[in-house]
Amino acid sequence: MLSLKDLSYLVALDELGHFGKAAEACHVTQPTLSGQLKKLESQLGVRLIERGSKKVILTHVGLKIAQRAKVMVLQAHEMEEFARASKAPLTGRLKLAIIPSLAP
Amino acid sequence: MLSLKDLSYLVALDELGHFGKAAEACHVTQPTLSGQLKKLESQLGVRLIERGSKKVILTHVGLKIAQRAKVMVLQAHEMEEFARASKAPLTGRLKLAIIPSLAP
DNA sequence: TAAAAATACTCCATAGGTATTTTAT
DNA sequence: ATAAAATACCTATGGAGTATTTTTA
Repeated sequence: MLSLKDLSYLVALDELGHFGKAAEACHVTQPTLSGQLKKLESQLGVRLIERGSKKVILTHVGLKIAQRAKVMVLQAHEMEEFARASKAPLTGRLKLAIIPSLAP
Repeated sequence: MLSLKDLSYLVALDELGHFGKAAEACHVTQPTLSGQLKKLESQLGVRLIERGSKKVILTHVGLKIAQRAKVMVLQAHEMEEFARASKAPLTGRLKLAIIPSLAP
């Protein structure tokens, strides 16, 4: 099954255009990111990255997949945020109450 | 990071209302599904399943999360489908040609 | 030749399984 | 009493790291 983590690697590569930088941004090493993207390509059965060119560039399908991936990764973050928010419904109010220096 | 597989377990449980059936639908065993959902709850920091009731029922947040999860799992399938379609652009046409019984 | 990506391998964290116990009808 | 979920424990797959070897600009 597709992994959100792998999809986030593709998004990072698309945005940074560099395996090393993308890996750093994802807090993994370059070989790890490289290997997982290779796995993703085989899972989807399509080439995502254009090899043998001067710059790291995604294929046409690669770009489309990256777009969709970006949406899904964002939704995952929103889900986490939603869960966090549902835990502490009074946070907004409390913030006003627990900062003494704000009281006139 | 959240896993699409775990999210699909939650969707299955929501739809089938039964750990065993959900596990079967996901091609895993009941303890595996049970354990992964427990992990998901700890990742999100919220209780997703109402325990100690007569029927398997999701909490309020659990239902909301399951809704979002369903969308994301669907998008993953659409992504796979998109990749498949981009490999064989003539599939649609061919389908009409290879089913003899549909010809009047 | 100097950088960046790909390979080769090693390791270990954890997803998943089997066996069993606990908990609710 | 019985079906279903939780727990305990074990195994093995694969995600991630280090070291090294291609590439290509």
